[in-house]
Amino acid sequence: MVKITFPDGAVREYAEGITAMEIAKSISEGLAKKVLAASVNGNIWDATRPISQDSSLKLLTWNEADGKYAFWHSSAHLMAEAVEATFPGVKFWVGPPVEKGYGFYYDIDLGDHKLTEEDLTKLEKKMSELARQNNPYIRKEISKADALKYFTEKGDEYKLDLLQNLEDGNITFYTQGGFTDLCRGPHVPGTGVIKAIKLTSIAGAYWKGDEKNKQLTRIYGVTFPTQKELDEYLQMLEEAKKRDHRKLGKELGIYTMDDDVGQGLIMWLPNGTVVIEELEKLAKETELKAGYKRVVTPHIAKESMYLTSGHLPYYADSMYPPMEVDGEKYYLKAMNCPHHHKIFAAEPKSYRDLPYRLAEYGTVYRYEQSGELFGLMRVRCLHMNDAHIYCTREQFADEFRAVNEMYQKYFAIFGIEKYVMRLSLHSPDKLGKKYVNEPELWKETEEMVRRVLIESKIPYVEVQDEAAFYGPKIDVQIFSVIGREFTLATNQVDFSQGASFKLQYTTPDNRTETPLIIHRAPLGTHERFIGFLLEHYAGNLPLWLSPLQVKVLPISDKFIDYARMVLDTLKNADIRAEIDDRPEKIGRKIRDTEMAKVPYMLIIGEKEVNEQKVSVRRHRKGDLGALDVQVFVNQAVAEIRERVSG
RNA sequence: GCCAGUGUAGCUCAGUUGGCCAGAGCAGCUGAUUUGUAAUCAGCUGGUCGGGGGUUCGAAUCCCUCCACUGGCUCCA
Repeated sequence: MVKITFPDGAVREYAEGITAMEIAKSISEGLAKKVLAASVNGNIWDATRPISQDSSLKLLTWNEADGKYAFWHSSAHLMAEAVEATFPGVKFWVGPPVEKGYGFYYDIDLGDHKLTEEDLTKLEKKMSELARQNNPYIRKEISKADALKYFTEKGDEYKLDLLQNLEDGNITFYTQGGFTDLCRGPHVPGTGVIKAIKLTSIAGAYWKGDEKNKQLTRIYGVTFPTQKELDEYLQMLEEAKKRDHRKLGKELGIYTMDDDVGQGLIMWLPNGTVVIEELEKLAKETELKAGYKRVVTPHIAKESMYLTSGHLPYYADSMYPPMEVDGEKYYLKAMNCPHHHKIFAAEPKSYRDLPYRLAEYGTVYRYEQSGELFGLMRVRCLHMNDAHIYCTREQFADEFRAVNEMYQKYFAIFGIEKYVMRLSLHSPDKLGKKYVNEPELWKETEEMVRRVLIESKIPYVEVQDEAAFYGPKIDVQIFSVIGREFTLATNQVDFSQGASFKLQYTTPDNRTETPLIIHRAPLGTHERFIGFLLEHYAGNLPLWLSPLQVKVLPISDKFIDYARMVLDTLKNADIRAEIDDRPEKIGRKIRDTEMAKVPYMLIIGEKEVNEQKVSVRRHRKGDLGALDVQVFVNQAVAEIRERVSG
């Protein structure tokens, strides 16, 4: 007998070799139908796998993330079965659930066959057919020799490659219907639970994620236990598209692009420019208070500077090719730091000048691969909320902490809550290649940064091999509405460029030292930040950021004179306001203004003129009643000044 | 850069077994309407069907090529 402990603490005894599925059935048939997998002593298992010792047990259904994981993992096998049945002789790499998000994929070598959209429809049908057969997923432990034999006979070199890294005695096969795969599982009990199937896209994916390798065909799909859930999922995708920054950016007149201008080159329209200027105002106010000095630097520089900075060997692929002028090569700048270092070096510095903080909304150009460009989030000309802080080792922790506090302050203003702080570390095996070869400095500065994060009690995750070439960094990761991850903001340590540029300051005991440098961009770039904000606010920008803040809506032209007076009052209070003097009905004017997402509407008719008031309507909230003009102006000005969010 | 898909008016989209001057709604313009919290009515304007080349008596529709965008891969603020 084995003792099974349930999540509620109850303990029951069962015959040795009982399965989670049998236990579920003993509780209720209804429950058993929902069980997808089981957590046995914290390990995720097949519900049909025998339990041979005392265990804690949690039954996993669609409601648990691990249940979904098994469901989609099994769906990938089902898709593979359909692919193999349809295109015999294909070879399989791996087919996991999508890491963050919904569904699964499988990377497949289809030989000469080019997969089309029609094939997807065919495969969906085949999958449904196989699912209806409700074939069990059968787990089998297999020796490495037998596994090698199986895939050698099948001629699947990808699976043989996988097997090489696996230890004998630790290898399992799963078979459902006519398809057998090397897999550690777990899987759902049978294909019958997969009721709703949608294959979503075809993509190329380099084998092992290395662009030097062959590109396999990746098929993405998503499945659900019911058609209703699939429909809801597709509906959700439609909703997400509505708040895509590319759609909103067009609708709200934020930015445009043009074939003649070039890929990834954003032109900010008047509305977008207002948002930019408000963000810069915020940055300038904040940085002034924090002791930064502002500078302006050119957009190009000679090759020699980027050789000094060390960017050219590490970063050349991401820079526009140089132009030749007077026999010299000039590069469009891809970063502002070298220019700032030159400003630091322009005059001798003493320890009394430190920390020396230089800020610039710098325009930089990056030659991103064409396939990587994405709306405002990934572009080739960007405007960075950049600054460089030159400080002593003793000052470093305080400076780094102050930058983190600046982030927190900004994020509070924008109501940004969903993000991941990532401590990005180097990878020791890439020293001298991707990272400057200073093992000791890496160790020291990574520890410094980690300590600041711990002391500040900021939750974070550590990630290897994501550092800048000159030092570790903290990245703020956010997700676009379609689920793509981006670094919104960054705070970087640089222990390398100070020496490269021979930057020095005089110490109190009259020696010379090289400063540490902090690169920071808490508001990231205008492009990515505004792209993010549009999605974050679903286009409903807070009053202070709104290109048009107030629209005055006279009910008929009898009241236009008074409405124009109100408009002047608003403008004199530095409120961005317009009047809708078209001969339209008020319902129409309100509708148009609501759709333009203008925060406030002031409606003016006979009553308002007589009482010298305005009727206030708030976007998405409706009628707020009548107010004295001056009272409204005072409220609006306060809302703008305090940068009230939402 | 690679794999796949898409590209028709300012916007959203019809039009593909190749065939009369390429359509609709919204927007815009003109006129009428003078209006109380999400669409007043009528008329009109507007398109090298992404660019170029080819097949054909005839191409938005078929083929080639280039460009851009979209979904991924690689890469990154």
